[in-house]
Amino acid sequence: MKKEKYHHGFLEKELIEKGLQLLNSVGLEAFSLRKVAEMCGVSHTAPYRHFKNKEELIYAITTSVSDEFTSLINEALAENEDDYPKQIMAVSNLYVKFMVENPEHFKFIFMTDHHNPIIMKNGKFIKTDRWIVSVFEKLFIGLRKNESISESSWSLDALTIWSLIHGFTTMLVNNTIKYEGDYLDAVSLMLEEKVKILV
Amino acid sequence: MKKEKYHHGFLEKELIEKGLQLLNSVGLEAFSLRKVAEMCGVSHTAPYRHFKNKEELIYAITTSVSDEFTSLINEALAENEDDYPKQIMAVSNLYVKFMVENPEHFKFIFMTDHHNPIIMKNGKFIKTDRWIVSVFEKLFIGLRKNESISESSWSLDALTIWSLIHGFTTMLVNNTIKYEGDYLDAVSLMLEEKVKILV
DNA sequence: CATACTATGTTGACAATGTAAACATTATCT
DNA sequence: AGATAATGTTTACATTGTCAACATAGTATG
Repeated sequence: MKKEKYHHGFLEKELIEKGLQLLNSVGLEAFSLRKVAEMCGVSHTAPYRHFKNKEELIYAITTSVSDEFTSLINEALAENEDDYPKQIMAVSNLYVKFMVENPEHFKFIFMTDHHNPIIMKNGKFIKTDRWIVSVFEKLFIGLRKNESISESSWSLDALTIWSLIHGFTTMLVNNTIKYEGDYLDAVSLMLEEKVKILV
Repeated sequence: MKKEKYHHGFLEKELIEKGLQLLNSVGLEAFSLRKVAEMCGVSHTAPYRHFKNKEELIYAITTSVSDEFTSLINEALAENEDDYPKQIMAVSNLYVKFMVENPEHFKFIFMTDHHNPIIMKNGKFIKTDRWIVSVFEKLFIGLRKNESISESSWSLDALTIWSLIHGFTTMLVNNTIKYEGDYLDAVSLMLEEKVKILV
């Protein structure tokens, strides 16, 4: 009742959608190109017309998820405009929460080897075209705007806060530690003094 | 010239050794049971006499690597006995260095989903039998011994420091950021104030 | 020592998977 | 309308994890 069209029409988009769906249900290890193809009702090699190989599809899914995350970050920033400490706290909370609630997304975003790392040189960040940079920049825009802080000083603070948040997130997602109670409380507590001093 | 014995003798140990070797050369994704078997000069199903499946072999390798890491930690602690701030710095440096220099080990130790997470409840750590706990305990033994600090307070500090170190490590290993220069300098800078205050 | 049992290896088979090549169908552009 | 590019399909193959059936060697028990 379905094979009405030889050409699918939106296969590329559907591969990404269904791919993400599959990921979330079976995990990265059991993810398979053929299954995604089946979910889209096409032959198992059809995806090769849109993606060079499995890795490329995964990369496309990563990008899609990253965009979603970026939107959320922007919202959080907008809701706390001009209150930099609040922004840092809000984005940090969002960072942890999003990844904990979407562990497969997390793996996509961070576990896969990435091409353009953020570069830190002589204590300062150097812009690259990587997606994460935009998140990072927004997160610490408050630090940068405080002109009483030198660039290499706020860069170090930024690195510290980000490392802290990222580490806590990673350990929660990978089940290295289990935090009983609201893990966002822990985030607040850990950041509190640092943020207070900073801005 | 090799097939002298039907029974290998040390197959279990050699599977772990050669497995680790393979890991380090081709990475976790391309790791295959059959290749490991071949490297040991046995048939492709021989490993099944020693490990239930691929995952079990990987787990065994993890354990082996973890032990190696633990030994190094113990050394670092011994070298700085009774100087708790120095211990924390030394172990932190070791933590980052070991993982950056052995990225595949890192993936084994932390990326694979783990069974017994460290549990943090009501601001305190609860002991489980997981390997990482012993590292963790040693790392923060100095904090615990300082009786002017309450348990939930040093627990939070411990969580903060560990998150920071782990996050920085993770980002370096996954190429999320690239630190030009000696990344251990960054570790020192980030921890400096925290450690100074603490102990 | 002979026999049975257990541990350890091997062969052969199978299904799932990624991917390439050859071919089919449809869209698009002149 | 006919050529060309885009998009799908079928077939084929190599790798892989895993199972079942069988082979061999060590060990224990009579």
